[in-house]
Amino acid sequence: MMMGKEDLGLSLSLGFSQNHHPLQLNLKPISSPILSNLQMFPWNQTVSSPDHQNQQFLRKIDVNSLPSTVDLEEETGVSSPNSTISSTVSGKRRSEREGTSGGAGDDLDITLDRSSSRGTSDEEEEYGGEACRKKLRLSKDQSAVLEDTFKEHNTLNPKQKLALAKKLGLTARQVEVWFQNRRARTKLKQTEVDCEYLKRCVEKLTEENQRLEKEAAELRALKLSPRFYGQMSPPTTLLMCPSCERVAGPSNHNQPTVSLSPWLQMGHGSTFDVTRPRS
DNA sequence: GCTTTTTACACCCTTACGTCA
DNA sequence: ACTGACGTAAGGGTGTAAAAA
Repeated sequence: MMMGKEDLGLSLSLGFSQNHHPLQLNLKPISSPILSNLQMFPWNQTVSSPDHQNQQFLRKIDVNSLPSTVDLEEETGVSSPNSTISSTVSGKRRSEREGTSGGAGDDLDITLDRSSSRGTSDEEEEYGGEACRKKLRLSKDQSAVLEDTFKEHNTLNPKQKLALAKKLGLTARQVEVWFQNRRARTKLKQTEVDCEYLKRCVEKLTEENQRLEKEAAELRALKLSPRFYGQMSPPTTLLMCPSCERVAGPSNHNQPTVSLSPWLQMGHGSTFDVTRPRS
C-alpha cells in the first residue's frame, strides 16, 4: 500500500555528552528514540496490514451487528445534548464514490438524521433545509471507541472502517474523516514536541558555541604571551594537516615546543598553528 | 511488456460549526 | 446577550500507488 508523505518525516536527534563529545545529528525517517517516547502512536502502520490484523479487529467489532440507534440517541442525549447530526452536505461526497465498490455506505446514512436532538424546523429553514453543512458533534462514547481503535491502528482498511461505522452508527466517511483529523492532530502535537526539543537543542548548541569561542580566545591570548608560549605543550588534538587534511598521530609530549610539528615527521616541510583559525 | 487511465486512499489546507470563558 | 478563541467535523485539492484498459 502507499506511503503517506509524513512517513518520510524527518526526525532529528542530538546527543549531548558531559564530556563535550561531538554532537550527533541523526537524520532518519523515523522518530528519534527520545522523541518517540513522547509519540503517542506509531506512524508507520499501514492499511496493508496482514489479514490477521483485520480479523483481529473484526473480532472486536461485530460486522453483523446493527448500529444501536437507541443507544446512540441515549448517548447523544446524555453526553452530548447539543449534538446536531446531519450528513447532508454540499459538494462531492466521498461516500458516494465508496458506494461504487462497497455499497454499504448508503445503509449507514439512514441512521444519522434520526439522532439529532436539536434539529428543528427553524434551523432547517435557516439553512435552507439542504446542502448546508451542519456539524456533527460525536458523543463521548463514540469518541472513546474511535480513540481506542486509533490506538490500535491509526489507519483503517475499508472493512474496518465499515465495521466501525456500523458499530458507532456513523457513515464510513465520518469514520474516515475522524481518523484523518485524528492523524493530523497527532502529527501537530508531535511537531510541537519536536519543536520544543529542537529549541532546547539550539540553546545548548549556542551555549556550547559560546564556551568554545571563549576557550579559543583564551588559547589565542595564551599563545601570544611569550611567558607561556615556551611552556606550552604541543597540541594533542585537532592535528590535521592544512594542505592534505590528513590527521596526524598523537604528538610526542616529550617535545618541548610546538615547533616540532608532527607534519615534519610525515614528510611535510611546513608547520601550522592549531590555535589560529584557518583562513 | 509498456503506457495511459482509473480508482482509492492519504495528506494538507481551509471552512464552518459548537462550545466556552 | 455578545464576542473572540479554540477544538473539531467536514469539504476540496493534490499526490501517489495499484489496478485496469
